[in-house]
Amino acid sequence: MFDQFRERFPMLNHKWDEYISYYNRIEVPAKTVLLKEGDVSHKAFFIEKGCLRAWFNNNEKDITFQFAFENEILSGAESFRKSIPSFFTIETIEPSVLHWIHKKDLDKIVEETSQIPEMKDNMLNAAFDRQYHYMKHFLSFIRDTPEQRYLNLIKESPHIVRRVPQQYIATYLGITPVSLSRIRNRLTK
Amino acid sequence: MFDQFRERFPMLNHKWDEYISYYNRIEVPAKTVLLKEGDVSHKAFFIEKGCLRAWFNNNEKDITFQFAFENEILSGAESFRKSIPSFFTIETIEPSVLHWIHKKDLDKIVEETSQIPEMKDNMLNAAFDRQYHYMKHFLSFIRDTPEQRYLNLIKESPHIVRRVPQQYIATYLGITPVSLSRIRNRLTK
DNA sequence: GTGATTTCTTAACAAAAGATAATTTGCTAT
DNA sequence: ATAGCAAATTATCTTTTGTTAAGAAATCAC
Repeated sequence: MFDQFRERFPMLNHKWDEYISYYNRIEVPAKTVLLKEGDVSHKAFFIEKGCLRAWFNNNEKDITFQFAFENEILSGAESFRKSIPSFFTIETIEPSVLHWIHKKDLDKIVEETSQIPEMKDNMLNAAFDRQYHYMKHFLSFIRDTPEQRYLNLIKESPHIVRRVPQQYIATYLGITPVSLSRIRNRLTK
Repeated sequence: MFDQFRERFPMLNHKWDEYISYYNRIEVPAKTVLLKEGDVSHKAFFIEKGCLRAWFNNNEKDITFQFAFENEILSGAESFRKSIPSFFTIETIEPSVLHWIHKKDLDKIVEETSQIPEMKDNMLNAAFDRQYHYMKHFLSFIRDTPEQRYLNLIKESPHIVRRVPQQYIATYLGITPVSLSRIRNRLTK
């Protein structure tokens, strides 16, 4: 875990063991709620094994807008960053092995490591990349039909199509599960 | 211009005059192309007066995905940051007064001011905020019907509805101009 | 102001999506 | 293995959008 960071920032090597000790390993079954809509997010989750989804309630139906898999980190985003209520829920899709860290510990690490300018550059680049990712994702909604979006997803993120139940994929694509089923039916012909 | 920066970072006061001298004031008519799809973006534009749109070609039709108004800055984004070809065009909607700066000059300013940690924090926060903005915008595409998106736009960004021609707003909402006209018609009843 | 051009609206039809409900398939726990 | 439950498919009907084309309204240039 965190090997890529050790390599990139060897000057912090003596500190990494301390930092890693802040993380708590947990094993949870599928459909476990890790953050509830309306609560303040205090934890960030690193996924060792399994997958998660972020969703929010809209007219009594849930809409999934993000998935996360192995080696990815998921938190309450704005809720985690600013300690405000989260507008979405985080839940496991598969039984998962996670490592969570408390915000106050992560803040301490960020505080200490920010002495190193490369660390901030690193965060800045990550922020830009995420921004670009959202932009591209958003553009596909303007540009493509639901059918094209589904075909894109198969091509660009086959792991999502493989591992995530269809109903979640449907709302992720901005359509109903019934409509996605029809699209799939059309495509086989 | 840049008064908010002067106030926030007074320690750079003696440098601001130099920095501002890098900016070039231009007045351009409506429908002026400032960056062409496929070209590398070397300039960032600060808008003193007027408004711009960013659009890309999709099946012989143009799709607008961003607007910018007074006191906002617009550049080729990834194209500007990484010196790669831009996938979109930047064009004036109204006759505009702009101040552009060359990337190499801006890089120099960023380089110098990054000695100040607050400056980087500032950029990091701005990046997070922009990311959040894209996310919210993207979520409205998953969550809302085109009609609701239009109503949202009237409520959240009335200046866009007021100043931007309808055909651009239509593609910004992910629908055809004909469909937006029908929605407007429906709403008056 | 007037003619020309662009933008917006309206109409007609085809294609696709939403809603609801019934049926089938697949998974889980015992 | 099978009963029970959740997920996916299919069917029917309504609503909305896309497409194309024609007409009305607004804007621009001279």
